[in-house]
Amino acid sequence: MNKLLLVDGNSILNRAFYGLPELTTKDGRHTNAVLGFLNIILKVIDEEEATNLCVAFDVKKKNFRHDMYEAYKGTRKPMPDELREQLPIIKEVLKAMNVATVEQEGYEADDLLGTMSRMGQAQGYKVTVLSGDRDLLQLATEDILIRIPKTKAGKTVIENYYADDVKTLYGVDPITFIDMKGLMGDTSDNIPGVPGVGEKTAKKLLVEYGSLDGIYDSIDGMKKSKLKDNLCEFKEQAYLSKQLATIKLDCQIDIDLKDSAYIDPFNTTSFELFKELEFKSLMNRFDADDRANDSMKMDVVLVEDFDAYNDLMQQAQKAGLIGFSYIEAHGRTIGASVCLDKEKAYIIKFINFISDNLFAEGLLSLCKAGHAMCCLDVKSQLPYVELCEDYNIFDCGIAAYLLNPLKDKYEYDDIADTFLGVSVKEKKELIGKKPIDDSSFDDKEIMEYFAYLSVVPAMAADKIKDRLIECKMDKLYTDIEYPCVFSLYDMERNGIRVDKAGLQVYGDRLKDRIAQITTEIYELCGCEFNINSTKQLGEILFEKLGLKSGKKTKTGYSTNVEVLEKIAGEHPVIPLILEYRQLTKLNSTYVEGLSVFIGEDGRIHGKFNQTVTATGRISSTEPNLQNIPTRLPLGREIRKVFVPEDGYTFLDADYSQIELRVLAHLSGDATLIDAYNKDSDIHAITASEVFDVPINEVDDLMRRKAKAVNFGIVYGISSFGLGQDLDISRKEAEGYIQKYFDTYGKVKEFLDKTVTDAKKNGYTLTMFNRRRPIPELASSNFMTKKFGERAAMNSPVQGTAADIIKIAMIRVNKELKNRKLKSRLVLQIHDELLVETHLDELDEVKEIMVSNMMAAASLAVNLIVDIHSGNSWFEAK
DNA sequence: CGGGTCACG
DNA sequence: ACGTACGTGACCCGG
Repeated sequence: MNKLLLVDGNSILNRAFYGLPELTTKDGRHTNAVLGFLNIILKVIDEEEATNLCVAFDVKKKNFRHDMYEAYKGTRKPMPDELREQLPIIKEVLKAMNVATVEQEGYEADDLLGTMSRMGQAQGYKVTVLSGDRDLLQLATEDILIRIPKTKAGKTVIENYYADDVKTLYGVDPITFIDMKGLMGDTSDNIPGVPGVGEKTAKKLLVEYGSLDGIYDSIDGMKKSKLKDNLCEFKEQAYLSKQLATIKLDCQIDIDLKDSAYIDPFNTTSFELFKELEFKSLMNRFDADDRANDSMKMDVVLVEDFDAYNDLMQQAQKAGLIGFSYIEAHGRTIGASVCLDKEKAYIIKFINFISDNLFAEGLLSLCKAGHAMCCLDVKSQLPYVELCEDYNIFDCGIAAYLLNPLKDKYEYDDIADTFLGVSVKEKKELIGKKPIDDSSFDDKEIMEYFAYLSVVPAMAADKIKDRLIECKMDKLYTDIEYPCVFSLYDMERNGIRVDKAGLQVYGDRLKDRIAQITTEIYELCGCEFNINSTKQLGEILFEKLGLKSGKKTKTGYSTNVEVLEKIAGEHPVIPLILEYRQLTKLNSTYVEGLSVFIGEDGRIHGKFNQTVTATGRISSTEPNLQNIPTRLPLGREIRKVFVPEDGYTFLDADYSQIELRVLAHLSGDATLIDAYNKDSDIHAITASEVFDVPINEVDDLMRRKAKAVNFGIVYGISSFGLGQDLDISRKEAEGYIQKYFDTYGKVKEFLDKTVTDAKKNGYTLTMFNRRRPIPELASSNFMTKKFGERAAMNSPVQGTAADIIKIAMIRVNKELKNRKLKSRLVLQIHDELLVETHLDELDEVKEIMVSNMMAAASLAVNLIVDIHSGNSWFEAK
């Protein structure tokens, strides 16, 4: 039996649009609705094994039927531009996929679907209708299935309705469902219905009287009530509403269902279109042959004998740009990939005569000769070959990050896609679960992967360089980002010493207390449960113990500190829960979490990532060494186990309020600049201005508030956010902000201009021309756009501060190395550098740190550095 | 694997 | 009408 799937085009497209986050092609066309649409219908086609498919669209505006009721039209929200522009795209996509579509002047999609569903059934099809609109439920019969996709906990589930299911859910059969809508109305569809009648009343009436006619036949016998009055008064409106809600089943449609056969949707035309629309996830639906035609034609040569290797290295000397990458297996190298010219890759297999050392020497001599080289992630190559920042090596990954810091990765397939416009198979697809070892050189797919490692950077490097120059980021790349690679590598290699035994003792202390309070919590709550489970905790606190919940969160009660602190006095268990939270956090994240990273050398060698943040900051992982506790005394104790090696001490230097100083510079606000140059307490000065009192009369509370305002400004202030932070009314917060901007007028001008420029350009810039694209600014969603505005205000400030500390870090590290000092850089925490300093070098290193940090940038205000020494990180901070 | 929570700047 | 401060990462729970 042939199966016909009828799709409500506008409604599914609409659902997909609001269900998926913003998605655009490289040239800025929105595609989220189209992609979501395809995902939904393909899922259903697969499930239904549909043989026939037809998508119905409204012509231009929706609801011709509703135009009959002039008084109620026109309140429908206009379609956002981001969705409107996707209508022609989905139609083009469907055409390319040979999918039948129907739209007809004078009819809504609903009417076309209704009519076709009956046509289909009459012609012997098994009919399914797919729509996001519950109105369509009236089309359900014993044989015709209505399917409605729903988002449940982030996942799309599809609800199925035959006539019986409609009856089960709504208590009325599909035909009566129309009467129900006539009574209830539907504001989103401009159907008025009868005032005062909602779902429950409508259902009750229809169960009792069977239909709208039935109700009015019996109306005289009803006892007097407001409901009866309304029914009488709005009788005409009820019938009109029913008429509006009725989907037509007898439209004159010029379609032959035979033309709806679903045949060959994944063809060369749709392939090209999907490629253009960047629908990567759908590409695997096309034949491997199609994709092969599109993939990069590579020539892969295995080099495994000495003569071939020598030939290669000879040729390399005459080559233009050389792309290279080591091939590693379990932390050691088993070979290398080299590209000297376009799509030709040489895969070197390291064997006795061709050792990794020999290759490293070869690479180094090419570098030393000033040869142009490139690769994807220079830092990952450094364990195997001693490259240095003086060589002419271009890091495509770092550069691609500068051009768009919002991507989640910068691997060869992403680079190929962005800069070469070709899609190449990603690592996972080529390798899967196969291990990388000596036998990999015999595996065609793994060899393809090896080849991309050098071919993609070699082919993309010049294009990426050109883009950097176009965007005026070449200097940022050369002076900051590229040298930064080597500083981060040094830090990773240096690592930081951790007193493992000390950490254990601290952990035991925590665990004792945790065990103690766990018992107490169980006793106070009268039962045992998992305190870590917010779900269980919420039920115990707010249901069993009946405490006031601050509701919140989509999954249940919120139990965060803010909520708990508000009710801390209400029940003795609350303070214990807060303490439990604090202790278990310290134990699991810091004691247990850190100890697994302590290496055989007694040090933690964390990773410092350069291509993660949107603003240009460094991120730290495995473990995160940038969020070691400091704010609370107990947590801060952990810093006592971060210790220097014998004969060394720590020097910790941090910038004083670098972000506010950057703001003073960028805005050029004379009042703020003067305040800083007077070298006084900026929060007190702000308080004095905002609260209009002499500086010596500023009290602690005023200072605290002013400090919050200063922070708020840097974060892209909102009165709500500030109010939240200070626990004051939105109105009061508004007043502070107003006063702040009255005082520092240029700051307001700067923030406004930043947002305006960002809206115009699509990105913000730091002092060193680092870009941060903010696509949210183009959103039609209010919240999303507001978020974009705050991000726009924050990015130049946070970003410029990030640039400055990078410069300082590079210079300090370089100076330590140039002077051949034993002291070494071990951590960077956004505005802070930690150097493990040899006791003999203390004064010299202190001078190096302070002078380089202060001189890293020349601003309208001084950069102030606080520096301390100590025999642990705890002491030095 | 996403959401909630919490550690840092 | 919308429902928040900016930037990160790790751990835990529960589907």
